[in-house]
Amino acid sequence: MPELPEVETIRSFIEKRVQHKVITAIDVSLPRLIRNTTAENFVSVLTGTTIEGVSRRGKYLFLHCSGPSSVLVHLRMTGSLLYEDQPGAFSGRAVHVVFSLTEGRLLYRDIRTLGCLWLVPSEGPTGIKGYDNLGPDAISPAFTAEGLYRLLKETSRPVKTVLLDQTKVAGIGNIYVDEALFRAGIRPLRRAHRVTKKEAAKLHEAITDVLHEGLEHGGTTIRNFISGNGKEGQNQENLRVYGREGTPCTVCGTTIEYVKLNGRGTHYCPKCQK
DNA sequence: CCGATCCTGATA
DNA sequence: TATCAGGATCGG
Repeated sequence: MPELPEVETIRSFIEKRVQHKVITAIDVSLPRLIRNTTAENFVSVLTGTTIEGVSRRGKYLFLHCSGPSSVLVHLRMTGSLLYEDQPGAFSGRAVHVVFSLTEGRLLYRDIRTLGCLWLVPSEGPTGIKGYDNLGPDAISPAFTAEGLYRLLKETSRPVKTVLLDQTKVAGIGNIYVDEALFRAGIRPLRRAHRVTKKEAAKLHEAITDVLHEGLEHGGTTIRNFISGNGKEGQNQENLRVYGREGTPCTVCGTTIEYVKLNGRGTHYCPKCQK
């Protein structure tokens, strides 16, 4: 579910509230979510450490703990991290891991339970392939128009497929990719190496814009996304193609089309996008 | 490259 | 009852 803007919305909310607090206890009610060690080991290694900060790369969150081990989290489709002052504010369904802090609690909630938590070294490579192999973060200075043009040039895969490849650029997901391609006037199925340098520059700007707009509006809530405080995002009001199949394009009035690409729903305007 | 897979829940 | 869903990985 969450893409870069949703994950960053969660990160900034929870970091302020969990930073410098000690983990006094951890309750894991769904052990299979801990992917690379036992729940017992996860709990014993982390209990008593202090959360020094929360960082994000792509769609991953990293809880930096004071000991040699820290926590890596991927929310996948329906995961969320929530902070509550009072026990019970979010208790109930779909809360699978609870970090009790010196003050308040950090909850991992996940309806479809596709998300994962890993116990990783606090410094250096994590050993988690998906994380260690991430491309430049899509809102960092490391992601440039020139870099985008170069990585599009090297493949004939559809441009949308490349943008969703987290090893090429990290953080873009199915909603924002369709929105960015619409703004850049490029069809999702266009072969990547057919994108011109000028179009790549426009696409880079479109990606930057849609992600920052998503952030400014607290993320996009279509179904399940809630931030660290349980609030929904507002960016769904700004979507121009995602979920709008069968309705008129806001620019030209042509009916928005829907196709499947790599199993993902794909939305575009057949007139505005070439 | 495509589809199946991990899951639950909402909607058609 | 079937299909679809913000993701990522795996095997054929």
